Amino acid sequence: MFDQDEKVRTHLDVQTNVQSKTSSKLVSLNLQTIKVACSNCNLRELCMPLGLSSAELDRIDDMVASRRKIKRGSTLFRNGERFSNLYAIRTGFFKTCVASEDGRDQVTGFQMAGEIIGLDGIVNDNHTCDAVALEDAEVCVMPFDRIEDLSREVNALQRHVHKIMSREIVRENGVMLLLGSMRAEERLAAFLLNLVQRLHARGFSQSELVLRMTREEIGSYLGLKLETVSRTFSRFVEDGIVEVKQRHVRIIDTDALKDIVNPRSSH
Amino acid sequence: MFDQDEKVRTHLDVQTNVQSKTSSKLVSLNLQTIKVACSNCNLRELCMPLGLSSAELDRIDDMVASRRKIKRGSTLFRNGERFSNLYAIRTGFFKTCVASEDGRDQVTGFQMAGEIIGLDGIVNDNHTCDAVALEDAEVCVMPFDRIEDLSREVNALQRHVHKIMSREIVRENGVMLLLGSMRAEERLAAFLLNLVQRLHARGFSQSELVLRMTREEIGSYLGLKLETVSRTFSRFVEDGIVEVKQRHVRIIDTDALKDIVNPRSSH
DNA sequence: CGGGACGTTGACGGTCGTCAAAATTAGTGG
DNA sequence: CCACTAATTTTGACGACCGTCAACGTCCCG
Repeated sequence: MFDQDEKVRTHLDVQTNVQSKTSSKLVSLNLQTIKVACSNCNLRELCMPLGLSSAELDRIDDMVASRRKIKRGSTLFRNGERFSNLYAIRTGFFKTCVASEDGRDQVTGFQMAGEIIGLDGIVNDNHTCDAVALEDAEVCVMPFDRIEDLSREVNALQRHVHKIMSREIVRENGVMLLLGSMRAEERLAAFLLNLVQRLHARGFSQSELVLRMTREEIGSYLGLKLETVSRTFSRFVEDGIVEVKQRHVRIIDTDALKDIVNPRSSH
Repeated sequence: MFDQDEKVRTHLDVQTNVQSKTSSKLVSLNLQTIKVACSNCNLRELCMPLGLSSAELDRIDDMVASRRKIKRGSTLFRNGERFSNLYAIRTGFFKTCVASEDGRDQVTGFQMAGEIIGLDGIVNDNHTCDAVALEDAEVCVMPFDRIEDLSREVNALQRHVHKIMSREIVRENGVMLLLGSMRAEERLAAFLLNLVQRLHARGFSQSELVLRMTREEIGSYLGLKLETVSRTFSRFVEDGIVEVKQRHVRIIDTDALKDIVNPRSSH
């Protein structure tokens, strides 16, 4: 199915490791447990404001209290746990999900390196969703008190915090549009385009990706059953839009995907 | 259908006017255009932090630059417009909606007195949704720059802004759960319970409400077609759970509604 | 090599969308 | 205040899309 499977695999394996670049670089520069420091983190442009003075950068470094490793399958935080930190994802991949009292649950998002999670906990000082690592991960732990203290003094940080929360609101608006008014094909196409776009912003391929989540998790996020996700993938393959080999996906025809999401633009 | 239709109507008409209490009170205290002031606004506990010193309260008053009246059917802001203010709803009722490029649109929320809208605009300095008044409304205009300035100095305000944004994120998580995993009856039941709960928090009935939006708008919010909304209402009426007369709704059996949303808690 | 998690595919049924028509209400202008 | 038109709502018939149930296939990891 893939022309050169090995090549794809290796390429994709590199993709998965934003961190392999990061941490190995750091380790080679210094030794072992390097001082936690945003100022020399190469994800900085993703999770921190731009254009800080070096004095401000020094202060920002204090924001990260520690790092924490999360093994695949375990949770960073859980619904009901006390909120005290936001987390910046250094490496790895997460899902967040909420549950109704009767057990149904809903994946509310997938998060990757450079993204911030934990914002749900601010309102009631309690987390209202679970954050589960879909692969071994590492996060920067940022006590929210410190963030608030610092953002009173560093305007750019204050603005940045506001933007991050607003971005999440806008993202969720988009998901609501998807869940409320799109059909299965449109949902999956939008999902793939969104994932690949975010990966591309992190330096990866525009056309190849490795799904870190199961069909069931994709389905939950998209409001579909796993069988429907699987079938829709198969249809895309039949139509020559993508190639799928388990969790490895290669997008053959990006425009076709865009047309599916947005029928009008088929000029 | 309603035992005493007139009584219901008058009661409900009172409901619609959070402002009739508010503004008439102010007008009777002073005259005409009273100085914009949160400190003596009776919605303060809804949109402002609690436990401010009187010095802080004075400063908070500066946050509201002006008020603005919006006629039913017209927009407070629109997708693409430049963002510069948040708005606190004083009176009236809004919907916010996003649109995909091919014209489909999705209601992302309904907002009532004391709630804040405009948060979507912060990320890109542009609004990404429309806010439409569903009845004649009045809002407090709060320039976001001022909010940021003030919240650097008034800790309680800073915290409050964060909580408001987080609350919106959590709310949208709930809507995603609804859209992703509930059936029509469950969605409508959850919708009614949510509305009546928010109205109750504003001093209105726990069992009666007037819908400010059309069936189509309800449907858009819930990811259903208007016919399905109408049919589901009819089924609730058949089952004796609610009484419906156009947009007037009386909830007869709250527990039944809760059971529909959350089947597990049946008994 | 074997077990378990994950993914695919088929057959069938239910929920909800679509189309259509009629009823009721709201809004407008005379 | 009434008449008239537009908008909204209700209801029915039918069909499509997706969920359910089931069986089988594949991959991963000990």
